[in-house]
Amino acid sequence: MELYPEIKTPHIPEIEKEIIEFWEREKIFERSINERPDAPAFTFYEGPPSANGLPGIHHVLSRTLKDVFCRYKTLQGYRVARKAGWDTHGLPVELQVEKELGITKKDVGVTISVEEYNRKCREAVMRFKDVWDRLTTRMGYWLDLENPYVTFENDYIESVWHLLKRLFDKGLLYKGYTIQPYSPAAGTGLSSHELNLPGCYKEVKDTSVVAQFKATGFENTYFLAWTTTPWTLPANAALAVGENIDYVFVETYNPYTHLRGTVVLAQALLHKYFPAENAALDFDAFKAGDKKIPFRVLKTVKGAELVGQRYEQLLPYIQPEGDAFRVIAGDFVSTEDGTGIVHIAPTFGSDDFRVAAKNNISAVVVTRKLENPADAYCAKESETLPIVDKEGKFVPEITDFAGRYVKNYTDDPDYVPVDIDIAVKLKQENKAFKVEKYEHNYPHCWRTDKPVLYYPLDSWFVKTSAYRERMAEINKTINWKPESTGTGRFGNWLENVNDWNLSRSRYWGIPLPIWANEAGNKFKCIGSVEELAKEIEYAIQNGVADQPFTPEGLRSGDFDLHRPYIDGVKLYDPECGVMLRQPDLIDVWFDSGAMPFAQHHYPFENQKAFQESFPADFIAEGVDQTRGWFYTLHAIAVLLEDKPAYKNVIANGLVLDKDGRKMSKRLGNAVEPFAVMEEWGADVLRWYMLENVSPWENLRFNIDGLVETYRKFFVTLYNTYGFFALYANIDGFVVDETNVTPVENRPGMDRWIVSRLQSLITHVEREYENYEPTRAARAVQHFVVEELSNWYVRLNRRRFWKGEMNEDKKAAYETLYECLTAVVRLMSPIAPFSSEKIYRCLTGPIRDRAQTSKTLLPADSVHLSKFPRPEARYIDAELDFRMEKAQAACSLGRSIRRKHNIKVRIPLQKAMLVALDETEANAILAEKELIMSELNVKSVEIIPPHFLVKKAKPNFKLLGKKLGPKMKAVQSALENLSSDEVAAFERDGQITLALADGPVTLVGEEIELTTLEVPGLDVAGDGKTTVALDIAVTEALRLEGTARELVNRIQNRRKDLDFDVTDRIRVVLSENEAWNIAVKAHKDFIASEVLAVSLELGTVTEGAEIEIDEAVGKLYVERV
RNA sequence: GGGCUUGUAGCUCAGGUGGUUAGAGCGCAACACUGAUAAUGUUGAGGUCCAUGGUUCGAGUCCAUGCAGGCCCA
Repeated sequence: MELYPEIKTPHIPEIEKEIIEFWEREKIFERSINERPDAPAFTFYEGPPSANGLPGIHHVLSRTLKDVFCRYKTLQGYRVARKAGWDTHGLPVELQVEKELGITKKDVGVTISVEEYNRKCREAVMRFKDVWDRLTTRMGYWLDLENPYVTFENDYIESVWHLLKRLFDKGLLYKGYTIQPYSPAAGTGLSSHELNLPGCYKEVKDTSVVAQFKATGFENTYFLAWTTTPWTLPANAALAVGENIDYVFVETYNPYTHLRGTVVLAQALLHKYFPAENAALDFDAFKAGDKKIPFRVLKTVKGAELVGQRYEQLLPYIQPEGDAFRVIAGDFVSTEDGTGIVHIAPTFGSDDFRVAAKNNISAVVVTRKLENPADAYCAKESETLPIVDKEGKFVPEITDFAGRYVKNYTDDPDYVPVDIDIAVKLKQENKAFKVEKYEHNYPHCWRTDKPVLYYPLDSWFVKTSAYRERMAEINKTINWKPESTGTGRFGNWLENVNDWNLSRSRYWGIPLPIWANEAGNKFKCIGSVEELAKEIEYAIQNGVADQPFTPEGLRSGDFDLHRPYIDGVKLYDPECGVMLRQPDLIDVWFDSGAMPFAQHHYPFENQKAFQESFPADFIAEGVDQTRGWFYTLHAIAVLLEDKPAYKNVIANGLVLDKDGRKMSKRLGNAVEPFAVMEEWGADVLRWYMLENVSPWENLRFNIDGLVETYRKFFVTLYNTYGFFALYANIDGFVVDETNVTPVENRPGMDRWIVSRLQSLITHVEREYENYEPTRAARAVQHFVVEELSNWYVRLNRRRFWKGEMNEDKKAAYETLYECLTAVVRLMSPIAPFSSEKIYRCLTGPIRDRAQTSKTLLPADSVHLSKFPRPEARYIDAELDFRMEKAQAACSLGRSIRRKHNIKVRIPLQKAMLVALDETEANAILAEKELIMSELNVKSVEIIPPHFLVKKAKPNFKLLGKKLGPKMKAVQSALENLSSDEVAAFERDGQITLALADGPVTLVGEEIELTTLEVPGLDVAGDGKTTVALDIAVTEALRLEGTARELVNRIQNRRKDLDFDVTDRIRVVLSENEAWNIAVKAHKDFIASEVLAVSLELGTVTEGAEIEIDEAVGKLYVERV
């Protein structure tokens, strides 16, 4: 009867599919949560992916991590609910839709209605949901996919509104006009954490210009100011200098126009533009085209003296209304690069904006009548705009460059950088002093890959800066893995955090629930659908009709809170009359950061569920989320709840290709997760990714390494199970929990592996608790491969296959069974499929009984079982030491055999082991049998210590402090001691060394006696263990060796003929003087080894060729 | 330019609080083993522990500076 299914050379993907079916059929995941309503909760938050792109291999890494700790905590008895979620709003979706429709942002509301546009977005966003769900299922990531939270649903939006309203009521939402990163290609401002997304900063080459601004207070004199954005020069309104910086007036020629004049720049930067040797040149000898331009420093002044000087507008396209074109003081001015004079364009830089406002400098702007008042932030007729419009084009007033993009925003292949044309114009007009290419890092929009502009925008902000310290303080209570991400990357960022810009001027997202009066100075924030209904009711009562929603409709659930509907809602205020909605959407990062609240539709429903699940015990995402989701969760939680949002967090690293390069579609080095799982299995992938490097390090994904994991770990594990199954089936072994051999009554080998197992359980539990999955995986793998398989099973094979069932055999089965059932539970969080498979195979025969008697392993699934409890009383340090000693002895003994070329099949007379004391001697003798069989020797003897030659070494740790500089002299003195002197020390326990600078007395443990030799014997040692072998091969030993060779050949033949392990055979062997005597002498031995009923020497006509030490013959084997 | 991080064998990685001869697996080579065989054992080759300075009797380990890679920011 097959109690335990046999699994030959496991094809893991097939097994996994069978397990997935089993889980679904038996609802194992649901049961792991629902069957323990009273268990303590362990809360996990799923960071919502966006389903409008395909999942990659890096998603498998972070999702494996998430899964591991949820499964682990489940084994520890916790109730681990985990809700899936979808991030559905935002720019990626909008851009994808625009691309598919072949439109841009400015077409929305023109060629396509907002309604239609948003419907397309809603469709597009879940496009790959199926693929994501398939990945989740296939990789064994347990998550409640049936009831996910979805950020575009009304309930979710309502919860977000509630949070916004709470912020508003606390005075933490405000409207401001600032210079912000803005993406013309995407048509929206970007938050600072969006600029922190990977790959945003790129090395680019721009045209930089040192422009000449003609001073009005000096004769023929120009201020030099440097910029890497020449397109901002038409907006120049001021020049900034450092008050304490020294500036020089330099007479020279312009390199382009060759006109003579005086230029002003920082003294520290003089020689960047004027090589010192040119000071000697003759002014009169200069002619146009000369490479070397003469110069002469006329005077030096402090920056403070320049403040207040005026200059002519550089590019006078537009006249500002107020005062401009002055030299002002700026604290940010340095002499690191440029000229020490900074060009100020108030509309295109945040420093510029600030310093201009402070000095009452007017910006260069144009005024426009508003065509579409709905696009304004409040009802008004006109607005001022910078000289570049929101698409990134110069306004018509900049006549020479009107309509030209300041950067290549449209992927036009013929795009000519406007910067270059501006530079040319400046050169011609004697307004440029130097033009060159300049390479620098510049931020780019994360979706469009286009350079960002700094641009003036009206926006709503969350006043996160007010909570800087509190956020940093609360962050200290969070357990970060790795710690440095929490203290460094995240902690440093919190300490310098700026206000969070919430506004996005797009269409597909959560609308900002704020309404404003016409003057734009009174606001109302709506915090729920019911509140909205009431306000609409109130507005209608006051004559504000024409509403997109009716109060009844809102209360019955028939509505959509998105644009464009919400835009039409008009509220009423008794003092200011009609209020219109602020047209902004909110930053999508707020959506996901709100998920602890909004996933439960808190506070409108599930108040208890929220309370119980906040803050989360654990979250995990990629390190790129540090300033993304990790931050937004933290900010919202601290501002509103004064608590962390999560207690433990793993920030995992990147998945790179095998050469350490980033994976990308362009390089073609991306690894397709489904393909890997189809070929090798999800378990192998999961195990490989976690076992290889700690998750927070970057993983170099190498398929060879993954294959190694399969062969090394998984095949070994399945083989070990297979070995158990093979013999347990033959013997009909079923563990009987009422009659298990007590561990203390089992043989040493069993007690040893049980002892190792207890240490393993303790170790693995500790590592999981510390969120160190890599250490846990490595510990399990080492135990399975080295200790269980290569040592315990290999050495105990005979106990399983020899003879009838007896106490010893039973103990062996029980021991191996215990090890396997424990191992599968330890590894199940990481490798949920194979552990399940083996668990089910092992526990199948006892499950019914176990469930009735509620004893040993009743669970239907390894994931419903309990994490093993370590039994400290079975940990036996002495036994561990004994086995370590024996392993070392066997290893060393084999190296001696190898040195003398004596095969292990030939028995040797004796092995001799050095024992330093009685404990060691006992340890060796206890494993005598093992050493004898492993080394194939007839006896094991102890060499007493007095036979040894010892060497003395200082104990550096002890003596270092005591001796200090004398250390070296003592070391060499000890090395030169004669063996008699060492022996004397051993006897007396002390020794006095005569050193050059006086005698030194050393006692006891200050000297270590180590290296050992045994005079007259061939020994091998590793420093701790020393072994000698008697290498004389006598005739009798040689015959035994030959007999073993024959056993080997006959066994091979049996196998070739596909005989069953238990088949009895008849053997005939051709005569040969190389083995005739051996056969006669060891007939019984050979016959019993190969299960032969007869063994004869004779003539063999049909049979297999065999060869032993160059003697050839024939072998006939048949089944009886 | 700043923050964080990594640099140890051809490859992937270990190496608490400094202690002498720096380890493992894979790969490579040779030999062996064989009722677990897509295994296993033994041996070997393979290292200026990124560099330079410093602290120390002693540095892969601590400090400083630099170089190179990665991530995040200005």
